[in-house]
Amino acid sequence: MHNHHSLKKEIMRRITAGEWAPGAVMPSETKLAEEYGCARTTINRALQTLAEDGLIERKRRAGTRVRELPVRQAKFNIPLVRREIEQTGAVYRPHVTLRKRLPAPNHIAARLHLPPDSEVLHLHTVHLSDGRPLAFEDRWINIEAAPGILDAPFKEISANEWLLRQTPYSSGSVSFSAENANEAHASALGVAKGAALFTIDRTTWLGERYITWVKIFYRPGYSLKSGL
Amino acid sequence: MHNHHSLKKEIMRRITAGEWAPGAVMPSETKLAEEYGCARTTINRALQTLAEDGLIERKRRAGTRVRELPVRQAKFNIPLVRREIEQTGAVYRPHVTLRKRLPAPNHIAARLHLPPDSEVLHLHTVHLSDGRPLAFEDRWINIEAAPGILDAPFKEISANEWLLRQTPYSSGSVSFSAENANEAHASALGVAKGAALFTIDRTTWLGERYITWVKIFYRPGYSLKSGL
DNA sequence: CAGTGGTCTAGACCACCAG
DNA sequence: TGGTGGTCTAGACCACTGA
Repeated sequence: MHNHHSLKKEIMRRITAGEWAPGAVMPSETKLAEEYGCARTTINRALQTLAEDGLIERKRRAGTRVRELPVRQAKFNIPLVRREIEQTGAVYRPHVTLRKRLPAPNHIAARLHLPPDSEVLHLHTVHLSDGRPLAFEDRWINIEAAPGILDAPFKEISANEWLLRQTPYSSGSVSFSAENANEAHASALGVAKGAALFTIDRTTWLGERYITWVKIFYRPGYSLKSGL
Repeated sequence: MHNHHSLKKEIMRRITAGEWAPGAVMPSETKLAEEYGCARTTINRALQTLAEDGLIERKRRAGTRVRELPVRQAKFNIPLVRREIEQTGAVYRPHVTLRKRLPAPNHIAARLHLPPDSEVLHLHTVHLSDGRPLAFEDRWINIEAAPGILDAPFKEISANEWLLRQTPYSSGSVSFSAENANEAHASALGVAKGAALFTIDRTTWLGERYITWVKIFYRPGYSLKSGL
């Protein structure tokens, strides 16, 4: 019982058992280390992960407190559509229905922080699972940030995956939402107009340079799961 | 430059700069420690957080590798509706439109792992932001797991918050989805039937005991944001 | 079986900040 | 200003597993 994983569990048990009231100060690292007969470093490690998990709050000098209302967090793996599909045992195929090089419309230039009329690549892709559409993707790519994209075939790998391979370690922002299918979505996905589609909206950049903005519309019934 | 935060950044820089190809083995902890002139422990800490972030993959004996396709993760704070609303400066009020104690229907008993016909509390709540509906909540509560719930007023705090205060340190599972508004949703939220609603579906338990299952339907236009 | 990462320890110094 | 958490160090042992 002297490794930080089991100590974490043990301390979590004491918290959930109500040993320290929400908002109350817990014993200091030094005291817990004495109590468990281990090094302070080990306690420190356990408490740090508990703090990351949102169960406790720590401040120098003020000590460690049990959070009044623990922060509820969920970690999601932002899905790579190909993987999602192949994990079900189905065959993945991307089907590009639009591929157009054009000067960026204003709303796209703004999103990608580009000067007006920079060239972008606009793509529509339907992601097929055993030939059946799972998701429709509307993507805008900053050509300057990914020049090779113009020659990519997208027969087996999608634009997303192509970009991921080119600039694997970019950062981004994500948001989830719901939208009614318009004509285009409906025909791409083979569903009725107005159907509720789960959407993932994502902007990606590397350093100062914006790479792509994409919105993915999932077939009705899709859900994204996570642990809490 | 000898603390694990800056070391993490520095190593991340080298990864994103392409110093080690995706899939390639990175130098061992010992070598990096020599190179940076610090203790192996410090390098270890930095690499462990990089592994948590999904940028690298580590195996004993096999060493540390740069991930081919980094895992894209997003951490979301599962919103407490009251906080969401109050953060916008609006006044929060929950409005309970249904509150019924009954034997659990089969699909609820199954979800909450209850013996058939256990008593549950069924609640419908509309979450109001300055009097305007933001979300509709359909909740089932295992009465045995939260007996005091029967007397709770829910005038100012919602059932969710009440439960959170009673059993703050429970765990759970979450999933996100989209649904078309049915009659009930539509009238509760004051939107057209068929509107696309973003939904959060959550099951909560403490140890072996299931506490509640809830589904929240957000007004059209709502989106849940996160960093990547 | 040898080298990797995982972890613990004891001691140390420091930054912070409530009393 | 003293006690808290944050971190580093050097050394140690262990678990795992690929060559």
